[in-house]
Amino acid sequence: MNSNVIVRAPLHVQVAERLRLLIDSGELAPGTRLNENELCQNMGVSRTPLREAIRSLATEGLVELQPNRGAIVSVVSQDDVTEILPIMASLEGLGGRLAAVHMQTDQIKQIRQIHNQMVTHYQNNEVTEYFETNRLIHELITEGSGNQTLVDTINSLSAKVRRARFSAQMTRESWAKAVSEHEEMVTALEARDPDRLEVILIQHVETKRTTILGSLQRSE
Amino acid sequence: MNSNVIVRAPLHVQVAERLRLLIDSGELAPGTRLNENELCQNMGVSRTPLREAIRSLATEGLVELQPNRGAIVSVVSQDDVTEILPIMASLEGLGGRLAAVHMQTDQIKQIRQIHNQMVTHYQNNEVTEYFETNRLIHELITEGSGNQTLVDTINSLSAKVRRARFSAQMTRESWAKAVSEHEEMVTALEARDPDRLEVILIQHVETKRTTILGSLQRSE
DNA sequence: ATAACGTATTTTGTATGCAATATAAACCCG
DNA sequence: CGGGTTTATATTGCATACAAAATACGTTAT
Repeated sequence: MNSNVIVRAPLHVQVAERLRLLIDSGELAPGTRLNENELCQNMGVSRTPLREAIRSLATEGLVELQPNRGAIVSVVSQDDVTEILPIMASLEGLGGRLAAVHMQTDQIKQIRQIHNQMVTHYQNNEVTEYFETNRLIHELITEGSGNQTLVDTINSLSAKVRRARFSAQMTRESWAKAVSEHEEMVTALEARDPDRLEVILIQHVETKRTTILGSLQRSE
Repeated sequence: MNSNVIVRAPLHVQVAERLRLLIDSGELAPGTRLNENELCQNMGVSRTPLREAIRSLATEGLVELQPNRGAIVSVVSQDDVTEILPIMASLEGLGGRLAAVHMQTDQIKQIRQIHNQMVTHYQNNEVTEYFETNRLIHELITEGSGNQTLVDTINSLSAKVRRARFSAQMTRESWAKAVSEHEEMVTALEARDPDRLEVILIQHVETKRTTILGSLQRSE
């Protein structure tokens, strides 16, 4: 009786993960055609699991299927982002409201710590580290809702917005605003004030929206 | 130059649609194992497109993959529904808020008509027709938001709740409440009052939640 | 030179075949 | 007769092979 069974994930799942990574990192840029033979050779798998993976990514919305012409990495347009952000706002707001009630006190303390780190990164102008801690805080709050479906839904939307990669184009002003909103967020969380936290989170996404649209304006 | 090209959907897409129908109708009940050979013979296709379709449904969450053991129709638990409903509330609320601003006046008139039909079905105790018109109204309002991502997100969540099929267990009382809330909904829409419509929609889903949980209690 | 046509090549879509894993059945031994 | 082991069968996973469609290319005619 051996319970140390090695359950390696099916190939198509591994391939899907790898593709997701390639798309997320920008190595496969939006609009790129996915050539099956090429990818097969590259990954050392046959076309069957590769195609199954591509179908999965298609239902996730990461790639777009063109009948008889294969798949391309889906392009996230400005309109898409404009559609997604209000939804994220609602959902993050809901997540916060639930988190304010459900989270353990020590979890909230942990968020305060990470928040302090984030502020330091802001002061030191460490952009990458700032975004990473920022993302982590949002993730922890959402997870603090205790609602896994909510987490999944937000993640899938968030992935698309992130893929548009505007974030780097933050102005000093909007950055400061974002940080001060985060301060309010953590305070509301510590006070376990669901209504307040919800309002702040919704406002926070609104700030993000103007930032993104602003940077889109400038880059046109 | 012939523009009347017949673009028949790829097989795996057709198969996915058919499977979705079978699952939605309950013909493939939750927990059922999907036997590939059986389904292939049934549908007259080979295993390749069938498997691709199954992978798609898996990422949609309609089926669950069990490595080396195929796929089963995913079961929607009470916990799942408890998780999903608050999300639906937020999203339908958002949809209503946007619809109150974006919808054309004649579209609102159409909703009023359908609403009147729904009330008639309620009075005549025509359950099936009631649910159908009810669903249609919610769908039209959501679509009236003009936010396709929102529509898709709500639909995918809604499908899961519907699959749990509790709805038939409505009490006379909760049914009456639902109808009166619908009356308020249409009124708020005609008044183009986004805040009010949002509140009503959120409240409406809350009513649904208690109805469902109530019927779950009784059926245990 | 360029536009249009037809052919060659590439690429995707589907079917089939083989290997690996899981399930079911038969068998043996206590 | 029952528990456990072996053997057989069925089912999934992956790879390959063939068919159909799309793209690329070259040729011809204007």
